[in-house]
Amino acid sequence: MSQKVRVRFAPSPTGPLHIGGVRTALYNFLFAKKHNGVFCLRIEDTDQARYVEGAEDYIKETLAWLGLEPDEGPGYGGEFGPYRQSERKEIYQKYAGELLKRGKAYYAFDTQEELDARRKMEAERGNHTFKYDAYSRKEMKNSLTLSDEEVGKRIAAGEPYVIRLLVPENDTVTFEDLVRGQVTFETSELDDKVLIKADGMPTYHMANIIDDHLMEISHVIRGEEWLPSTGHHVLLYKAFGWADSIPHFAHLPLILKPNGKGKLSKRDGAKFGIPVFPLEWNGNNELDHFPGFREYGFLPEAVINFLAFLGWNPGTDEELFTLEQLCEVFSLDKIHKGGARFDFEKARWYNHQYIQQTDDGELASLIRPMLKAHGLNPSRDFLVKVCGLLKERCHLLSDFWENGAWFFEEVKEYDLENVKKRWNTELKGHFDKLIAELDSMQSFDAPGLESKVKAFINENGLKMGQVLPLLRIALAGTMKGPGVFETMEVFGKSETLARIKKAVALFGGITDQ
RNA sequence: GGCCCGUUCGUCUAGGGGUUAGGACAUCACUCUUUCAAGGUGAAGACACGGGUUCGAUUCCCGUACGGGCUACCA
Repeated sequence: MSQKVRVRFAPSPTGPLHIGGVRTALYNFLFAKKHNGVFCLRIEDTDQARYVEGAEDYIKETLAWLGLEPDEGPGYGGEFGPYRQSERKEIYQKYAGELLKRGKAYYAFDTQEELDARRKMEAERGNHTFKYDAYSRKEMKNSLTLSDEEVGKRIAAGEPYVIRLLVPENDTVTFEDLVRGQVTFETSELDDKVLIKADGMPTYHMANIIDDHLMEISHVIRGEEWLPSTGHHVLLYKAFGWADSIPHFAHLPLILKPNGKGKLSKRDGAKFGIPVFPLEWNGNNELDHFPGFREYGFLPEAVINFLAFLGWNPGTDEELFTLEQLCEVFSLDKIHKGGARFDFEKARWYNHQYIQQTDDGELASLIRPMLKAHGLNPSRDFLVKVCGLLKERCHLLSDFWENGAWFFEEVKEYDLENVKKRWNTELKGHFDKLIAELDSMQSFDAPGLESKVKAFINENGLKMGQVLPLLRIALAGTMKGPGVFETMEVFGKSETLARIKKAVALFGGITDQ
């Protein structure tokens, strides 16, 4: 690639960043890094009606959490700013004037109401849906049908107008998509897109082309929903006389709902019980509140890895890649063409893998806020050890609490069904004796405990199954969990004995009933 | 409706004119084990359909079906 690689992630700040958008950001980032290029963030806030306070910060926070820091963008520096489209209004106006002068665009005075009425009428006739195009523009109110004098008068009078692209008749637009190959559109199918809205702001199509050109974007990597309007975009580049520097396009497959019916959307989070946003979002009202991958207990590394493989793969059997490794192996030609369903189980599996790879100390730090929320504040040393014992059975960070709350607070509920099955009064004496023996131990480490308890079982003619399960329930309340001896070691002698004594007393009461 | 894009195990996918169609998740079995996991071993499981082209098509071409996207003064 002789040309300097410059890519951009251009979200619209209309709410929390969708997970599909995050993947687009990731692919842009990976492509930039792979080719020693530049990754820009551009905020596409041309629609003031849909603008949402806090959305831009949310986007930046997401990129920071995932390690996808932009090289250029609002607040990140760069020579091509401003990077917020709302701050570039004059630029678009200037270029719109240029297009008008070249005869590639025209003024249109049809109001929204008039257009709606026209569409409705056409629909009722059962004909094709109305398009503002080469045929219909001849009967609309615009600078093509009105005299120059009339147009001048209307503008001078302050009548609202839009500027539309004059799509050439009977032409063919073709471009090479890096993912899909050649894509072709007939201009007769394309409508005269609005370029500048009545409020003076540009539409996506206008702002996008000008900014990509001015910011010297080499590759446009975006979602498949943009494929149908790419014909207009190519037309625009040509209208500006920028045909020689049209960027390369790569349209990404969509991320579909878990059931495959349509693209993943905001509401699917609650519907399927899955996260669809990277981070928690708190909007203005109670309904506008969503947890994110982070709040579900995902590690950023896992989210990156999972997302990278949704629609792409390196062509080998390896599936675990760090961001750095992805930067090296990523390539656009390995992007799959078909949409990919969101598979939450796979996401959980990735997270499980990364939890295993994370060291116990770091896990302890990640877990602590959750414990604090429960009013608990265990010692660092204890917490680190517990993380070590628990991590191989945790898929999400929240599982540390789900599976191991009993480590941090007293047992809330004993598995009485199993106690009833296993406990008998005869065992009481054995347990009292065992408690005394444990109490006499000098050190309290897992191997020592294991040989001690096993010897005790043998000496007293007992079986492992008679003692160990009850010991486990005494300590944890449940049959599930890490090794009994490791657990005892982590608890230490006094806590271990306290728990066993309390449980033994309780078990006696149960079977007496 | 129109336009554009797509279609390999349930899911994510590899592959590509001649393969026992490979891997991963999930599922099941066995194993390990004091439990639950993890690990190990194994099982089951796919080329949407119909025509071509070809000695041969899952692979190339054309249709059909199905799915998705777009069809705003939203992005």
